[in-house]
Amino acid sequence: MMAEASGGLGLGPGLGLGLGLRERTRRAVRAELMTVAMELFARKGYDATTIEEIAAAAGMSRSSFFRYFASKEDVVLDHLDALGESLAEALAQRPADEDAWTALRRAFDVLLVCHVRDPQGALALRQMLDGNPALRARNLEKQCGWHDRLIPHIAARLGSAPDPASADTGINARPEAVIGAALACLEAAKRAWMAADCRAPLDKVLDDVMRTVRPGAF
Amino acid sequence: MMAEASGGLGLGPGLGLGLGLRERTRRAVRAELMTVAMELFARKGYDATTIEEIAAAAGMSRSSFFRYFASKEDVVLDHLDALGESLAEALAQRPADEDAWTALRRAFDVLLVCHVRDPQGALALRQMLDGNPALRARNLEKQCGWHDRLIPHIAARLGSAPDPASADTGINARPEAVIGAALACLEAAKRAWMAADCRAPLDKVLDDVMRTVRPGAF
DNA sequence: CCCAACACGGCACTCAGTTCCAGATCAGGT
DNA sequence: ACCTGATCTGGAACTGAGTGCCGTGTTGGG
Repeated sequence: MMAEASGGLGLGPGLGLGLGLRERTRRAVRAELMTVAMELFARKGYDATTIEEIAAAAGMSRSSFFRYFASKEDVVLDHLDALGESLAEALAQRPADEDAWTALRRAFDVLLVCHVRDPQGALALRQMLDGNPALRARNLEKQCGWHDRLIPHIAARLGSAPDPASADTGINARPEAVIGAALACLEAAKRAWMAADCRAPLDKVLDDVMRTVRPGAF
Repeated sequence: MMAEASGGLGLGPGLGLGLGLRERTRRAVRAELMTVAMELFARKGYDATTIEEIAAAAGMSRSSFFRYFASKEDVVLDHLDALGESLAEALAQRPADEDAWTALRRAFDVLLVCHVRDPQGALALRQMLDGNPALRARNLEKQCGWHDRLIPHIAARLGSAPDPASADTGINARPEAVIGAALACLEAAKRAWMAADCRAPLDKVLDDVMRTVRPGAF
């Protein structure tokens, strides 16, 4: 029974590098679980798919599922953390003399490639997210997590602005606001792109939107 | 037992106007339920408070609770719908010649009064929201609901912009992006204000932030 | 080669949320 | 004053998410 659990996962040898075997298999199981779950979600819908079914389809018990994901939502949203990480990284590697707004726009390119590479998949994922209130909400929350990781980079680019309100309180909300505005542009572009069935190139829509909203201070 | 349920609510006569008695009591029960729940949440924490306890404290059964609120989260977040409504209303009543950004800033005043009137309460609510991931997520989602209700007003103010991307696809993401940016400013200001223990006047922080992020197009 | 660390299944539990039911209540018209 | 249908009520039974625990089997790595 145990042999079936690990054997059914079909994890090939030769993948993974410096990490111990234990960690490697762990990641492989996670990936397998995500794949299987996504298939079920696509076929039956998110709500109609139980964790029991996902676990069974992956050849493991319900208990074990929770050793890999803390919640059902995480199976869908986990990869967003990695996306946020790469976004922060992309932003960090923009030239130092670039203004904050342009740097953000260019960093967003990292996210756009997913939509360009697999528009149908991105669309399907998006529709699934929109279909479930809790899922949609958590998705938004994850994006706010991106927010926080970008703050230091943007704060550095904005310089120590002469903020009248911050002078006496230490408050500086500007970086957060700029990032939030940029993310709002990204979100608006994605929604519009989706509403139009991916007809227009997403990067062009984003370009237009961010040109319109670009803060006058830059 | 039944008499106890309705009698324990302490709803006095003379409140409510054109609505039928049925609807009046319904609203009173909802309000009572919210008050009682908030007290329990403040005392024991959101997660540690069960629906059973809330219902009992309000003199009714668990079943009846669900006739007034679809979920535990709604007890906390329900009032946000009303807030969004008043925000849209405030925006609609701004002078027609005012630019979109300024109109949004002024409309936000409707929301700020809550924080000015009861900073401690707003702070406590905020901290409770931040303490629970699901709650925080749903809160964000509600604010996105505001988003949609503001779109028509802002679209009108922006005018039929010559959007190169919209020419061939009908896409116009600009209003959404502008609203999103403004809401991001509001959020950033609130967070900064909270992080600083309400030391700086919130409206001043918001003024500064929205001046910084104000799109150059206006 | 061994053993501590880990993964596993299974069980029992709490709680949110849904769906039924039968009985009590009440507004409004006769 | 008395129906009557709509509405509200508590209660019971159910599903599914998420948690905690335990005994057992497996294996990576020293």
